[in-house]
This record gives sequence, C-alpha cells and structure tokens, in this order.
Amino acid sequence: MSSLQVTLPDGSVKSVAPGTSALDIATGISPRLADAAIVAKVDGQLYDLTRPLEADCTLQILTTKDPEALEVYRHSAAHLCAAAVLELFPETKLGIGPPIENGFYYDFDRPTHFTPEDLERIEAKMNELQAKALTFERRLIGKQEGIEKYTAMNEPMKVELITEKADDPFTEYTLGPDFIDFCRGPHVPNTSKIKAYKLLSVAGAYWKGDEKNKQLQRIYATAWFTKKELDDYLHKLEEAKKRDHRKIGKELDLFSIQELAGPGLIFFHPKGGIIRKQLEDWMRDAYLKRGYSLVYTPHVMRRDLWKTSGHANFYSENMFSVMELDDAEYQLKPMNCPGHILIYKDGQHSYRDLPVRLGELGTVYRYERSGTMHGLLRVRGFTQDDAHIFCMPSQIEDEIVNCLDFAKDTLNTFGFTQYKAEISTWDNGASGKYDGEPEMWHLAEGALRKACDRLGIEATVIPDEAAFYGPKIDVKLVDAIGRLWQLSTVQFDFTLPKRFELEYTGEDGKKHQPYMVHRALFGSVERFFGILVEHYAGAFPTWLAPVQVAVLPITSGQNEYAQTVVDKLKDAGVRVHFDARPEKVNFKIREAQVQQIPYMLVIGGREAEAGKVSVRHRRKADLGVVPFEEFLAMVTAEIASKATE
RNA sequence: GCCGGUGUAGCUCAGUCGGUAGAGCGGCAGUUUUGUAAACUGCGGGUCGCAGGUUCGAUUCCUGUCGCCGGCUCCA
Repeated sequence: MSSLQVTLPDGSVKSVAPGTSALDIATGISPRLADAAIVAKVDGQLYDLTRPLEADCTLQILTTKDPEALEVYRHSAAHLCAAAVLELFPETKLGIGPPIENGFYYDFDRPTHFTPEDLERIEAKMNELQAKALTFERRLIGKQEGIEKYTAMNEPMKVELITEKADDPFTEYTLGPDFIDFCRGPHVPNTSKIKAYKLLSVAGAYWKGDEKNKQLQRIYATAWFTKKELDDYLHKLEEAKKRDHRKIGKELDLFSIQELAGPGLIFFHPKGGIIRKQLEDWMRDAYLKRGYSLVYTPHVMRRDLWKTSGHANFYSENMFSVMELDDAEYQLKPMNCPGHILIYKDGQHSYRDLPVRLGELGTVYRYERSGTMHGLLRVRGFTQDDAHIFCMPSQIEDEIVNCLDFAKDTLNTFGFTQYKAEISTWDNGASGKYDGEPEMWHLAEGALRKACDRLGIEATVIPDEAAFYGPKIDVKLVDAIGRLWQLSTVQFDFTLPKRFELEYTGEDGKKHQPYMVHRALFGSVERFFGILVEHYAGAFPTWLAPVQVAVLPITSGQNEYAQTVVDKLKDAGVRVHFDARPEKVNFKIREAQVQQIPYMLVIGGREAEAGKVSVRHRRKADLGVVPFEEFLAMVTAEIASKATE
C-alpha cells in the first residue's frame, strides 16, 4: 500500500504509512508537542489523536492553547464524570453531557437524587479513574445494531438520540473496560490528560430542555487544562459571590424584597433611592437633550386597550390577572407602548412633526412564574426607561444612530467601556413566523446595519432571532469581572402601528403609516441598578454614592469646626454624613470604609485650627492634609464630572 | 410552574437523638476624648417562616404552605 501525504500547518509534507495516527506524527515531531496535544484537526475536521489516518490530508495538532481543544477536553471530562457515576450508581441512565462555558454538565436519570456527599464521592471516583489513564476508544457501529445494543443496555435516552440523530453507522466511545457512550467525539486519548476539574452542583433539568419532558438530574462541573486555571476560575466565582447585588444591597442598605409584599417587588431604601434618583435624573435630562418628550401614562388600563394592542392575546400569560371594576375590566400594564401610542393618536401628525419621540420611566408589571425571580435582575414590577419613536421611513436610519449613540453615552457614563451588539433578523422570513411587509423588514434591517457602521459598532447578526413584529439590535455590556449582561434594546415594531391605525399626513397630503421604534437603554432601572452594584462591588463612583463624604472629628473638641465643614459641603450639594459620636476615629473610619464612602475627612485639633481637613479616600487611603476649600473644590468637581474612577 | 436545597435575634451563624434556645457583630445604657479599618462594662432582644398533624409535651418528627438559594423553562 502506498504511503499517505500529510501536510502540516507549516507547509511541510510528511509521508507516513496508512494507519498512522496524529499522535504518532506529533511524537515524531517532538515529545513535548505530543504531550501538549489534545486533539487533531484533519482537513479541518476534529479527529481523535489516536484515530488512524487513512488518506492524504492536512493535519493540525491542537494543543492546550486552542479553544476548540478545550471543548473537546471538557467533553472528555464529562464522559469521565458519567463513567464515575455509573460505577457508583450502576442503575443510572445517561442523558447528554456537553461542554459548556467554563466546564461541562451531564444529565442523568435515576430514582434517587444526588446529594452533595454523592458529588464528593463521584469526584473522588473520577480522580481514581483519571489516575488509571483509561483510554478513550472510538468505534463504529451500525445504526440498527446500535439501537438494539443500547436498548439491551437499558439506556432509553441514548436509544432516542441514536434513533433521531445518529448516522449509519455511527460512532461510540468507550472509556476503559466498562464505559461506553453514543458520542460523535472526538476525545482526548486517555484520562491522564484530564487534569483539573471540579463538580459544582446538581440541578433539575428537563430532557431536551422541554418542560413537558421528564426532569433529569444535571451535574454541573468546571474543567480546565491546568490546576491554576481551575483555581483562577473558582476564585472568580468567589469574587462574583462577593459582588452579588443581593448581598451588597443588604450590607449597604440599598433595597429589600419583602415577603409580606410579595416576591419580585422591590423596595428601594433611602440609600438605594438616592442612587436610583441619580440614574433617573440623568436619563430624564438625556431624554430632553436628545429631543425626546417626557410623558407619563397610567399603570392600569382597560382590557380593551390590551385587546387592541394584542397583549391580551399573545402576552396574557405574562400579565397580572384582570380586575373587574364597575364599568369594565382593567389590567396592569406589562408594557408602555400602548400608552405612548394613545398619546400619539390623540391628535393629528404632519410629516413636519416627525419624528415624535415619547419617553417615560414607565413602571410595568409582569407575571413571572415563581422560581424565576432573582434579586433585582428578574422581578415582577420594574421600571423601563422606555421610549417610542414614530417616524417616516426616510428617518429610521438617523433615529437608530441616535438610539445607539444614546446607548453608548449611557454605558460610558456609568463606567462601562466594553459592550457587544447583536442584530436579530428575520432571515428573509424563512420561518414564516413574522408579521409585516418584506420591504419594511429589509429597510429596517438595513437601517440597523448602517447605523452600526456609521458609529463604528461591531455587531453580530443573529438570523431568525427577531421578534415576530420586527428586527432589533441588543447591546450587551461587559462588567468589571468580564461578565456579559443584556442591556439596551432597540426594536422595530411593524404590528402596533397597524393595529392602532397610526398615521401621519405626508408631503403628498395623503395618510401614511409611521414606522415605530421601541427602545430601552437601561432596559430596566432595577436591573441596571443591580448590574451597577455588581460592577462596582458597592463602591459607587462619587457622583452616585449615597454618602459622598464622611466627616469624622477625632474628639468632640472638633465638633464645632466639623459642623461648619459639614454645612459647607451640604450647601455645595454634597451628600455628607457627620459622625460626631464619641468613638475612636479608627472605629469611625472602619464604618465609613465598610459603607464604601468615597471620602473621609478626619478632623483633629490641628485641622480645626488651620481650617484644613485630613482627607482619606476609601481606596487610596490617606491623601494628606489640605485646606478645606481645596477639598471642596476637588470633590464638587469630581461629582460634576461624573468621574467613574 | 418543575427538581433539589434551605428558613433559629436587626445581620452572620451555632444548637436541640422531642422537655419552648445560644455566640459574635449590631442596638440601648454607662465609662472612655480617642490621629487613618473594630475601646471597655452592663442590659435588653427570638410564638426557631406560617398552618395543621403525631405526642403528656414540637423549634426539633410528619404533612401542607409561603419565602429564599442553585438550576431547568421563560425573560427587561
């Protein structure tokens, strides 16, 4: 038999005997490469390192530096987990076990539940199997034979998957002598490669993600190439826990959720209230600066309105139930759009008036299923910085540019420098679930893309992800520890103008239907507040901090001078806390630090005599003694500039 | 809504194999006048989430229910 020509990434060609594996070639190149190798890429397709090559090909050895290799690695770790589970709990049925961000999960079906102790045992068993360097072996099996085999193995979910998805023949992978799983692969050569993982939690998960199906037990785990990466990740989890807005919200007395009042309903305490006021004031001012009008609409409205808008039909399961009043049925608003539309409709519009931009910080109520609420991030009552723009087709591009520019401004103001944009399109209506004329979709989608181009925003296009009533662009922000949060959204709506028969008089004297754009930048004020808490870990920039300056006299002898300092700060509009308690200054400083107050003014006899203050910053510590007026000028300037540190 | 976990003082948590509970911090009172992250002493404070059941007796065991936590589904 003639030899195979294998082309390597550097262009060199190796001549090898048929049946040679990528691992053989790697070993031939260097033992270090063989050691770092995780998986191979043959003609662009992922291959097990040990799989024999059968034809001329290009070959790339993927090592721990490759993201694709990490996925394979995690997938192999998932198999290791499943093998450990089957050894300890042989009656368990296997679901699926894919790699995910940061690790993998594996779904199992078994009569009793995994306990935290079980997780420890499973992990210990994984370690045991790992140390044996069990090999992953790829096998081909005919589909019919496979179905019979997995039926005999009593693996009903695997049988279902094979029946639905498998090729004929399909691949399966063994791990050691006992474990076998239907799997596309590839895998690492053996378990000695799998070096750093940790089982994290068990959770219920529906088979195939459908809540009509049986609920399985999902083991979540994290897996990394090295112990260090694993430790870093676990450390990051700890860090995220420390930043949890529910924890900080309690520590800093920002907000609460009251059992007596109901879940998903937020109480802003005085300190949270001050911060929220900053967000809202900034947003309202920005509305006015950018040519929006501010409106207010009622919280309950007749059901007839929700029938006209369509919400009573397609959104009813998310709405609070109907209230029967004397004259009619009423319902709490789940969205602000119909209210704004009524304002638009209450009068005639000439093309000269457009665009009309109606903005509101509108509080909406949505029925969220119990078990879905989460602090401030997922609630039943929340306030949208919501606006609706009614405009002519010729105006939509500029309007989208304005919206996105506004979104960028919002992000920058609140200290976010990184973000991602996603355009959701109708994919030429292929799926048939969309409303509106094709030309409207094309025009709107074009406007979204062009607006991004004009602003230099890089946007990913997600086909067939649009709402049925129009395409949209979502902006997601990246926070201080690299997490992604859904924030702003700008959406076209082709349905509501039609349902409400909106119109304007055009240059031609005829009636036309305006385009409608729905947009929210914070998204929800509550959620944005929660994101801010986590982003800053409670250490809000001075302009947002509930208390901006703490004045701390060392003894009561300085109280009088300290009071004048406090008064001048208050006069300048600075939020100041005067701690005149007869406590040690160390104690007062500690309290101010714990409360993340940006500035502490320590005032002793020396400062009082000289009209100075000793400035301590919560992060930079002691900044030294300065004349009070100098500090006042500095802090008021910092506040006015909305510096985010 | 579903699966699992959980609920003890304002907060963080311990405890009771069934005999109505304890610490630290915080609060209050007094003492301490203090120089850049916790002074000292004393005193209060809990129908052990709620409702039933078992029991002579339940915070503890059982059932139901509500909230919270981790997920699933859904989503701003």
